[in-house]
Amino acid sequence: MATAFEVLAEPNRRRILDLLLTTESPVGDIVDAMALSQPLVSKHLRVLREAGLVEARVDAQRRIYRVRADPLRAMDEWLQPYRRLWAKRLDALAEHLQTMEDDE
Amino acid sequence: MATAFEVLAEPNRRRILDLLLTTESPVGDIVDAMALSQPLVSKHLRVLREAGLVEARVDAQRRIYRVRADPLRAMDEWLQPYRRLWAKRLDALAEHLQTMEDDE
DNA sequence: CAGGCATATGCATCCATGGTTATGTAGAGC
DNA sequence: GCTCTACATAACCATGGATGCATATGCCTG
Repeated sequence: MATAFEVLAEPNRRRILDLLLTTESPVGDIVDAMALSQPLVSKHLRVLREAGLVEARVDAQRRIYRVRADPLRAMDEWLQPYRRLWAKRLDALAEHLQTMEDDE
Repeated sequence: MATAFEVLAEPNRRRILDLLLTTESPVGDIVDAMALSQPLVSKHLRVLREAGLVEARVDAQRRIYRVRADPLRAMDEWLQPYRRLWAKRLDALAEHLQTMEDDE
């Protein structure tokens, strides 16, 4: 199964997730917001679903999609050690700028 | 320019970054660790470089690469609102564990 | 010159994305 | 029961891009 990294490399899928972050919504609303064909949106939703990033609830003829953030935790954990790096860089910002000046 | 999302969709590039997280290193070391051809590694390094995720320092005939985490901040910020979603679940879990303790 | 690396070229392959069209299916409403 | 809505899915096509391989070359520096 695809990792969150691979699935979210696609800008449209990130947009879909961002949409669902505000409100859970049926496929039709997503289609309207994305300006993509319904089959294509369903295709993206399927990829997101199979990666566990969204889940669907049945409401009459509609499927209401909402975010499932669990797979993002793996991404977050991968990110963890790097987070310290930019924290360090903030501390050394003045020094870094000085170095850049010296390079010129 | 490619976003960190797109660049890091590639497993080998994530591995390279993880390697450089431990120690900055010349290309040769990366080639050995990755079991990929030198041109291919250089190609990946170029993609990482153009995304600002690594930077090279010249040391004699060698180029020492190291991580630059700055572009990961954008990824981290995108992740931010989703973090609360699993935080909610964590809160629920903590509460649950507390309940279990209380039961003892 | 030899070592270390970037870059180019050419090639094969595969996958992803997008489009369209059609069909299946489940429920809503008449 | 019939039709409409909402969606999933399939099948096709076209295209672009990514990855990998191999080979060659250029460049810089010890």
